[in-house]
Amino acid sequence: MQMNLSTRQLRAFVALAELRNFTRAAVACHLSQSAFSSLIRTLEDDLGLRLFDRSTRHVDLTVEGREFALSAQRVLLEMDTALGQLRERAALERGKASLALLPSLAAGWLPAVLAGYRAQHPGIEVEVFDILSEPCIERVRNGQADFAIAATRAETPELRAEPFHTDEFHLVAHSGHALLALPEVKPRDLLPFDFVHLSRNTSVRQYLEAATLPLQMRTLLEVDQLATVMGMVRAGLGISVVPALALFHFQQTGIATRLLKWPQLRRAIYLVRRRDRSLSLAAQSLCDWIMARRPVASEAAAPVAASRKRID
Amino acid sequence: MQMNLSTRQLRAFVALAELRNFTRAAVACHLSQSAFSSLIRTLEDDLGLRLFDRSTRHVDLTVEGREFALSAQRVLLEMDTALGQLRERAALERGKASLALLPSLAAGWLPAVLAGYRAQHPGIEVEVFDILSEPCIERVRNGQADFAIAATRAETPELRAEPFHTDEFHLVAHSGHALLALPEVKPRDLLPFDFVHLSRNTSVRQYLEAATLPLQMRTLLEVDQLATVMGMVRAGLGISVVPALALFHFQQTGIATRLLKWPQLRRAIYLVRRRDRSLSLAAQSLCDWIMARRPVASEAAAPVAASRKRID
DNA sequence: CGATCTTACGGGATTCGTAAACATA
DNA sequence: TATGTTTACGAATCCCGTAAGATCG
Repeated sequence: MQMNLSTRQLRAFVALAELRNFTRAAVACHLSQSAFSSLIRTLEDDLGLRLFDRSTRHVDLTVEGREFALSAQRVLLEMDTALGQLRERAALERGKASLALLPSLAAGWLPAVLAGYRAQHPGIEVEVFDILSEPCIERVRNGQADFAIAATRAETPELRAEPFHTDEFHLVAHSGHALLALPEVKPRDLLPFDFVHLSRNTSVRQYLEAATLPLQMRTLLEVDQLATVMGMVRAGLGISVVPALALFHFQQTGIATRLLKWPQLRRAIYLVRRRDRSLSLAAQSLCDWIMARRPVASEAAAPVAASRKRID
Repeated sequence: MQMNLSTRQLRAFVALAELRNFTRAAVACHLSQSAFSSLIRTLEDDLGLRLFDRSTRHVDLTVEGREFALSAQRVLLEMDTALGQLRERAALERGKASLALLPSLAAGWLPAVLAGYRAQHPGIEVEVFDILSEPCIERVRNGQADFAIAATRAETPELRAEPFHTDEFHLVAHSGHALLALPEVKPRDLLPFDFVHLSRNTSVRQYLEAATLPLQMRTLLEVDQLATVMGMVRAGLGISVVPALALFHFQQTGIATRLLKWPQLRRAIYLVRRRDRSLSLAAQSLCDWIMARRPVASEAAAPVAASRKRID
């Protein structure tokens, strides 16, 4: 049973079965006629029976050869299908990639990047989880996502993290707010004003509290979505501090922004993936594409503004 | 797409996919570990992508490898099935053979021969056409029967005939009939008695008429079946002349038989098959079996008597 | 350091193509 | 005799196993 049949043998057999002529079948297989002949001979010897009745004038399948031809064609078809699918994946014409990333990245930076990627690889299905850092990491850990872009440096035996971006923070306030007139804004300058916070499980909130400790800000309210923060700020109810990647929410008339040059207030963002398994070709290509187009620190605001045009 | 994949490569791949260990998979494939390694490497190179993530401690399928594993297993299963079926046919454990032969042979000689064949090859399906010579030949010509045993020497560009048997004829009459007392029975001795003929399209009738020309026998009646002839003869209505192969019909009390040693009255029987196509392995084995057990002229009556016990 | 995969390399088997021999209509 | 298959044989290639090298836990 441990027989070494090659697809070339099967193809030669099928070709001869169809053409019923050694010379023409040999040409079809890009072989000399004699090599083709011994190929068939070897196949028959391996199988232990004759597949063709042949004279110098006539070649035809035996009864057993006729049965084998059906199987051989089926096997070759299946093989070609499998190879075709594999080739499509290798050529990035088909596949699936899933990434988990922060909502601000998903809404502000990702769309333009993903649009370019999809234009180049329309056959690759992309799945996006736009969720907070912790769930992002969890999706990678349990295999739901191929990789994540999150604010957690998840270096574990399972996970590998590499720097993706460093995000600076901006003050956002209603136009004409008193803070905007100061030559420089420092942490304690924020204390007198009502502040719109994001919830405590966001990385933004955590970075902000770490940077202002031990000062206590005046909390107007605490919300989950940056869009809500924007609404509050635009209405003049309070001020807030948001990372550059989220600035696109605030580029509206009536809102002013100002970069905060606090050395301790910089959000590190990482690309996180599993250590033990390689990415699928599709996921790897998406990862490469994304890494090549990650936001540059000095131009953080610019691509955000560019992408804003797309999502409005 | 013209890629030369061998089943050994596929088997090695599947083995490694299951065992996730080069060393053990190499053993399972009866290869050295290094040969196995380069086999996998070659397969990956041929396909143009990596099938396994491997370190010195851990081997696992890539996403693409996982997809290919499913296809490979399916292909191997199909291949094994095909090879298994072919091997069954080569081992004569399965197959089909069909033969057309004269009713007298089918009823008298064939059963014991076929019983032995079936005992040895229970998986081979045998189809029997028990019909007259002309239809026998026709069945071979149109492919319904693999070969025929008939009284026609069918030597055409399409058909090949080889001698199978020479059949002698016997007088059959009611016990105590006057003819049985003669020292020798000659053609003209039959003329005074009522004669039970077989129909004109039987070879028996044709041989008999050729041997008695230009004499005209006294026809009592003309029937199609030898069993009917027997009934008539046993009832004393008439006499008849039948070939040795049909004598088993007449081995009954009340009927006597006598060999007619007329030189011109010998029926030649041929095995007829197509020239252009070889027999299937099953048909060839049945043909060989049958040729090895064909009735011997001098003992014509003996196997008939023996087989008669089986069919009564 | 030990287990495991990869690379290097020589020998043997396989396969190829050219050319001659062979077979059939 | 013409067409087409098989056989003979030297050359190139492929494949295997031994042994040394590299790598990860």
